[in-house]
Amino acid sequence: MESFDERCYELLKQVPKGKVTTYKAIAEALGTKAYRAVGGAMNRNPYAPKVPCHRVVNVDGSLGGFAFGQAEKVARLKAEGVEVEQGKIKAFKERLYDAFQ
DNA sequence: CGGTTGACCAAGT
DNA sequence: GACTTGGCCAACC
Repeated sequence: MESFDERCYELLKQVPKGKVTTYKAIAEALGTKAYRAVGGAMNRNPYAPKVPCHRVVNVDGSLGGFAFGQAEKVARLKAEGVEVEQGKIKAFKERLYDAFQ
């Protein structure tokens, strides 16, 4: 039985490059409402390069937090082609991915 | 095992 | 538009 955290990572790995998802989407995909627990899993994320934690944002398209600082999060997103402005994802709805299997 | 904390969310002020 | 409040639930001490 995988822990709650590991299931978050598995879902996150399904998010294609250039797209983003939300803490809520992940929690709901796991059948729970522990939005904050999802963020906690990312914060303690032991799979730093493997799991694309930077592709997870708030439900309104704002960046949310990041263990290495928001600036780093923006840089990584931009490196994947995701444009960010004023702490929010541009064309958020178009880049949003929540079709988890 | 109880209380605190948190990379959240929604609604109210 | 910014700030406060209440609620949710897993991890941590």
